[in-house]
Amino acid sequence: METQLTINEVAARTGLSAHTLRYYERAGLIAPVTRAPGGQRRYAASDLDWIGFLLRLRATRMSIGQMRAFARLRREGNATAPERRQMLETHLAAVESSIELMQQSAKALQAKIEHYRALEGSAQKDSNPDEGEIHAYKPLRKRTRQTAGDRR
Amino acid sequence: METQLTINEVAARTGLSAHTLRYYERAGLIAPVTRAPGGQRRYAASDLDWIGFLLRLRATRMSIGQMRAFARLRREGNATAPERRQMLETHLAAVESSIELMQQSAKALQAKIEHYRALEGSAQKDSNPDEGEIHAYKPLRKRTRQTAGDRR
DNA sequence: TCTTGACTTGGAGCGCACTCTAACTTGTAG
DNA sequence: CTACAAGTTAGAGTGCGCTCCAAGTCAAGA
Repeated sequence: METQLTINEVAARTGLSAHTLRYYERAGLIAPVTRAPGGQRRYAASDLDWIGFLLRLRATRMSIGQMRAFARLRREGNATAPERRQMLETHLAAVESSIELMQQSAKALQAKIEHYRALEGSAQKDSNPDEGEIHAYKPLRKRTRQTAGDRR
Repeated sequence: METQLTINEVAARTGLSAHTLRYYERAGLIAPVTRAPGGQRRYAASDLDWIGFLLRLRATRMSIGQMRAFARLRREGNATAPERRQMLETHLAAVESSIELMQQSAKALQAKIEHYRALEGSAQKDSNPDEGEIHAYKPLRKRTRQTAGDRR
């Protein structure tokens, strides 16, 4: 009944590499996994659940350091639940504002795309300030070592 | 009329450091900025617009490499507009799916927080599998160099 | 003239999150 | 017994996006 997956099976299921799974364990994100007689890791279903949760944290860009802190609290037992909740709340607030920023930026990109579409629709014009201005850019000269003298 | 800002003024307005502004120029994200007689950078309003756009790309996690490619196309003139539009469309699609993933994950975190709240509401119980399981973790032993022999 | 402060450069260094290497052990099949 | 696949470890290496440093230039003020 204990599912007992090998590291490569877990890798396949989670999308993490075996390397990364070992790294997460070393880093303290995953508690030492039970071993087969030969020393090989055998992951239980509960390990998979936890890894799934870590993947949520990663998807929301929580740092390894913070995940480690969270994992440590979890290992310390239920008494730390309030602290963990606090961590998640703080993190979630950051995530939500980051999502909002991304959405605003995505909207701006969408507008820019529309702008390009309009531009293409009306044949090619030769002078268009586009974003900011293009016109007068020199060919991006290679910045030829010089210390004032030929400069001013 | 040309606004002519110094690097530190631009840093203040954009939130980037002067270091980073120079780095972006070296990296080809920003075309060589016009210089005051002494060699100091003087940014025009159009530079600020472009930097603003770069910040949108950064906020949506476009890599420096891709931004450089986009900036290069832009310097090549209006003929590259379709290619740039294509880049933005591809990027935007990735951004939107990444936003969706973040939202799903945020929702899962929110659920976890509710779970903690419920848990706290009902005093402290001593056995709760929480996420995955806690129970049988050993004190995270220090993994004492050994090559089979004391192992099996 | 001397100092101060804001800038310049090339290049080194840093923190993060992996990613890989080398050498080794173990279990299974032929 | 041999060969091979699949795992193990400590530690080195990588790519990214900055971030900082040392040494120098320049303009303005005392």
